[in-house]
Amino acid sequence: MKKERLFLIDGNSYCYRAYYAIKDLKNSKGQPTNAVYGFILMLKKLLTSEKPDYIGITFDLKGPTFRHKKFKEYKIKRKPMPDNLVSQMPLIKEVVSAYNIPIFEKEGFEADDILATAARKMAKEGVEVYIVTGDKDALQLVDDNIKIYSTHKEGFVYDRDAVISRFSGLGPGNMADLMALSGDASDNIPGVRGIGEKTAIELIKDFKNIENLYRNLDKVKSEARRKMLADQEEIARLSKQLATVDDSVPIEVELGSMRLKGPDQDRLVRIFKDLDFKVLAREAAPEGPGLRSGACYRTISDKKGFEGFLRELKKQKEFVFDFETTSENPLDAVPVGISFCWEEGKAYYVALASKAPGSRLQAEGVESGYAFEELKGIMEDEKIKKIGQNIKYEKLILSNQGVDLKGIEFDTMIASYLLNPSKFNHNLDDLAFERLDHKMISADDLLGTGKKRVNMSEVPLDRISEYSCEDSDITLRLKRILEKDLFEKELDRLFTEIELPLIDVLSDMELSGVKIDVKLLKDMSKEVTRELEVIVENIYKMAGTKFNINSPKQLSGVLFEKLKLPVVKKTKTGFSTDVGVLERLAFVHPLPKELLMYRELSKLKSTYIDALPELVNEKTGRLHTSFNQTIAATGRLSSSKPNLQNVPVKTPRGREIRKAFIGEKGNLIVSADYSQIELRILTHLSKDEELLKAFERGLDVHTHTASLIFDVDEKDVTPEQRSSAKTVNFGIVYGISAFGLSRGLSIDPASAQRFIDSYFERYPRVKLYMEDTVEEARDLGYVTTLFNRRRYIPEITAGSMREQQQAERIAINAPIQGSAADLIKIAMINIHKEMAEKSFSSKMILQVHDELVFEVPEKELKTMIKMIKEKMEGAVKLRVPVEVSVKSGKNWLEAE
DNA sequence: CGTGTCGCGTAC
DNA sequence: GACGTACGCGACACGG
Repeated sequence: MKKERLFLIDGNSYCYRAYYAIKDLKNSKGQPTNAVYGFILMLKKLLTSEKPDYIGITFDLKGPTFRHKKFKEYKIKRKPMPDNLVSQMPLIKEVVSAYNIPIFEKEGFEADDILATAARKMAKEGVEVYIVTGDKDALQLVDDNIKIYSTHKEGFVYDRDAVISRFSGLGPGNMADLMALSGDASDNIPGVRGIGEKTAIELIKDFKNIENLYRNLDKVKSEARRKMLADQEEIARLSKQLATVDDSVPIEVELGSMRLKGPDQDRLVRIFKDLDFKVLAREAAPEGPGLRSGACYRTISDKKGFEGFLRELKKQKEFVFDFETTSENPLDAVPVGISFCWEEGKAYYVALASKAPGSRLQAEGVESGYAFEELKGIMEDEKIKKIGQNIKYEKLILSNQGVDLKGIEFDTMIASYLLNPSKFNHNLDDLAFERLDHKMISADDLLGTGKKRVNMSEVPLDRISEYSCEDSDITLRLKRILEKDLFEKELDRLFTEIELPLIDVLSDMELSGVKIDVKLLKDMSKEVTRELEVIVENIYKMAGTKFNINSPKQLSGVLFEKLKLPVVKKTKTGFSTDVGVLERLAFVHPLPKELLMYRELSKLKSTYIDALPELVNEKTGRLHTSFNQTIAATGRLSSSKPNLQNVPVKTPRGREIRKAFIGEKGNLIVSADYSQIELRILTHLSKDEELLKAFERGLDVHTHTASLIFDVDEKDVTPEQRSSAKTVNFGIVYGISAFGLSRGLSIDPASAQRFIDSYFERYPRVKLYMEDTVEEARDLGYVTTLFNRRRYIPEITAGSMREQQQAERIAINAPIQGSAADLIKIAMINIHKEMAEKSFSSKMILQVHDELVFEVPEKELKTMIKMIKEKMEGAVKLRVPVEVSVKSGKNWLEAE
């Protein structure tokens, strides 16, 4: 029978390795977690690949050992453990303990010696001992029952033969003498300077050990070598003492205690969550139904059952519902089923069916058209409150079925976002695990992944029912928790008065979409293709070779190696070839200019001209973006698929694309944008007299700033001065730094600093406001907007110097950008409401942070322009006037 | 062949 | 290493 195996881990060796293997990892509170993470990965790997029968870990405790005393005598300094590793040691031990692995440590004794003691004791008890370490000195312990499992060589096992072959014939018994001569940097053993491993091996082969060597020093042939040995005899003898492990540490080691048992799962999950190790936490959590056990989920798949269900549903004042559909894109989605929940642990799944030929729905279920007819009254009843996770999606699905969802009372995704807008995502899965310790059935399990992934309509009824009911059930449970949190953090008004009403606005905007002149874009594409062909040929000619111009790597090769142009800037992975670099290189070579033209045109082509027509919806013939309400950390919206918030405007060629954004026949495009909204908000927040004055008098704020910082009359401000002042004004809003401004203005940081100084001298309250905001962020850990939107910035106290500075800029920018977002959201809600009340045919179609775009029938133009301006300017009363300019035209370009 | 990261560029 | 916030393209490296 095979011997059972004991793995004894050199904890400190493991920690160091983990610490250096993984860079820059910290949790949301700013604690470094790289070593803990690496340690866990290594431990897990060992457990799964080796499946030990027994396991134990040793650690060094701080405090002097006999080696320390020796070191002190010889003034050999041991490098202290890095602070960022020291702080992680307790966490690592906590993890080990949660794994139910015994820790061996003893003050005054090193891990090496404890390992030696434990290994030899346990070997006698008849187990095969593996010492897991990267340290060489453990090799001396190798014998028939003790082996070294090297972390250095990724699991390589040193038995006696391996040692002998590695050290050209020397065995474990020679290791201390070997190290005494050749030294070992990682173990901090000095050795004899001038003697390396090769020489040391020779010497030990000849003389066996250093005691014998020194007795017979005259027999060493090389004179130089003899001298070195003689001069450093003391060091050599000390090194041997240091390299010899002590196997008589008075420590209790008992085999039984090391028998591997499973971890304490709950404790492990708690620790992992705390460290933000999401994947590890999920893995560690117990499998099984969790909250579903004891839950009662029912499937409704016939008319009779549905009627009974409806009678119950109609009695409810509020409920959660959730669609299962065939697509994530609501405009293409066919509803497959709906789950409902109004009592925790109890949910219903209504399977939808269709007998229509060509339908993707299964035959079993409630006829889809009939179901929506019956549900319409409930869904459109404002007094019956609806709860959901990303309920905008359900609203869009319903809208496709001719149902206008009303009475939205809660959205768990948005609630989670308001509670921490910096959080990476607000998925139901993650919320459930974080807030309820519950592992949801994963969509990947349900649908499969990759090529084998199937559609919701292909999932067996019992499985989709349980999956969907769980979603609704969990959503309801989360709602109860999140609403409490919102209230406690005074986010409830922002939630109910701004974010929830905005759902209706955004879903209408997404449904409307925007009409695109596809023909115009196709023609542009042909034209641009022709131009690009010419440019590409020119580039190849100038470069003297064909290459992939889109590849920064290949381009670097051409520019900096083939043509030997000067390197201006580096990136993490090589030489930068960005606009700034190419513009500078254009002075010394004609190729960069051609590259700039190539870049501009190919960007326009790939990102807009060719991409936009692809996304035009077949049914509506229009382009429907998604407005994401829970992405931007400041409270802004974002737009995706496609992103219509970054359509070019700055360059003439780019602007052309806006010509393709048109209205239906008889409709105009109206664009309304806030003038200097962020600077006005800064003025409002800071109450700076000079800025207040400038806005009250209706001055051009950039010109005014220029006159102040350049100390000239406003009428004498040159365009260059105004432009510089504009850059400074932008910089201020972004949380200015001399470095950043210097780049923006292409000047040196010292001159940029002088601009900043004179800016603050002229606008002293702005400076004060910034200082106060940063201080508040340090005190509270977060900053807020006009409407109490929060952004947490833990790095402002926990981060490194660089991170703290970054955090300060975030602290300054977030309230300004975020308040502007609050403001335009309010305007959107008010305009939307007015359009509904007055039955306008006009549609709000786009939002671009400080701009709203509408499609307006000609006959509504005048009233709409007036209304839009009023509502936008009047959204919030600030200490400064709010100005909006409204323009109209056949297309977005004309309306700019 | 799909997925994640990087460099880059577009907007406000 | 770079003044804030986003999204998305093409290239490329990586892991099956």
